Amino acid sequence: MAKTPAGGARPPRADARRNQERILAAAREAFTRHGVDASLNDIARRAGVGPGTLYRHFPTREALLEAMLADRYHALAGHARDLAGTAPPAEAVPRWLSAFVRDLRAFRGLATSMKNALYDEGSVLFVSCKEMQVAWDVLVVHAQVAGVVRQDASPADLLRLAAALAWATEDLPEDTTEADRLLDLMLTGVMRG
Amino acid sequence: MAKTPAGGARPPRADARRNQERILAAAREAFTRHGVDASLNDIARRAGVGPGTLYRHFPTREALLEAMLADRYHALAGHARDLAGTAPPAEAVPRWLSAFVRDLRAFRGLATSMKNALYDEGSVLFVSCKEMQVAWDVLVVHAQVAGVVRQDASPADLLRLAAALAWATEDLPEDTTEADRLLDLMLTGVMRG
DNA sequence: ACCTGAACACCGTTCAAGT
DNA sequence: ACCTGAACACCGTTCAAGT
Repeated sequence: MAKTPAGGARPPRADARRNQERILAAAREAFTRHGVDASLNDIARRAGVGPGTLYRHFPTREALLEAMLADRYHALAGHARDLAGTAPPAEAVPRWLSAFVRDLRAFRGLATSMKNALYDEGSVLFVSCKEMQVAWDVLVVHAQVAGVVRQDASPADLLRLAAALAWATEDLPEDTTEADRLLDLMLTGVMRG
Repeated sequence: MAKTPAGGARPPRADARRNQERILAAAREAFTRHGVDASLNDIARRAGVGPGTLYRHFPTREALLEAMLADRYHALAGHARDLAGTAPPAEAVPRWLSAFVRDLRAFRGLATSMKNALYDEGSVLFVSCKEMQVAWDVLVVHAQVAGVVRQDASPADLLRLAAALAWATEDLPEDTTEADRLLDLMLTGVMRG
């Protein structure tokens, strides 16, 4: 029994754990430099492992991405809950969306991965950011009840529009304010009258 | 002199002209089916030519795309001029943007090509849609003078936002109305008060 | 249990050789 | 003047062979 604990995964072998960490570090650097379409063979090479080892730990590119982003999504969920408790909805919604867009601009192509996830509930990435989605839903519904967000703009709509803004600005310098300017256009509306 | 007319290109050889047409037809089908990242080798194969012949006629993927889209951009330019003369700005702007988004949804990945073009004035695609951009500029400025479009929303902003909507909806069925719904959110604004 | 790395079927792109 | 197609350096992915 001590050797096969019911329902529990054995602790990973030391070399496996080390490889996993090295792969993640190499992937983070490659994605930052070349975007989420960076070569997986190259990542394995730089991590000092064979391609098979990378695939053993992360069966798909999306799984690799998810492992790198789980923390961020968890933090965004916390941020949404904080804002719900401390800021008026009219401020909370734009502020959270701005943070979400900023995070989606971390790697080129990340907005596209997020879009795919938002349209596919079975995807690893969708599941991974579910906590965030729930917290965001609450925040938006509050804002709708308060009358500051249109009823026909769903929380998912806003996530998709934010992803679209991240996509539109993903090749601009990291410190650009263009994303926030376009976000303002979108939230307050382009047309008058 | 008759054999080397000053400044004029000789009429293309018959086989060259035929190959060009076959390549364009194959590319149109491949882009429709697989998106703008479709395999160029495969397109050459289906057109019945060697890869070198494809590259001779279209040195880059963008050049191939441009040849397929030039007509469409010309038509969109005409559409913008028509609307400027016949419809009130408050209707003309949303109607043209809707048509632009529809065209950008013709192939998967086309919105991304357009985004790249809009940020690179030297690109083949940027030059190719210049007539369209000029006509659109006129339409938007009219709308701004009439007070129906914000002064701080430039014509280029609106093209980028429209491309972003096409990107956000590019994997949805061709006949979806989702793009128009999101366009309305963007134009009239998500937030109230 | 985990890792290695050769192997496979692709890809974009080039360029010598043909006609 | 134009075309061919082999060739090069990649890519993602798999899997037999090792330890």
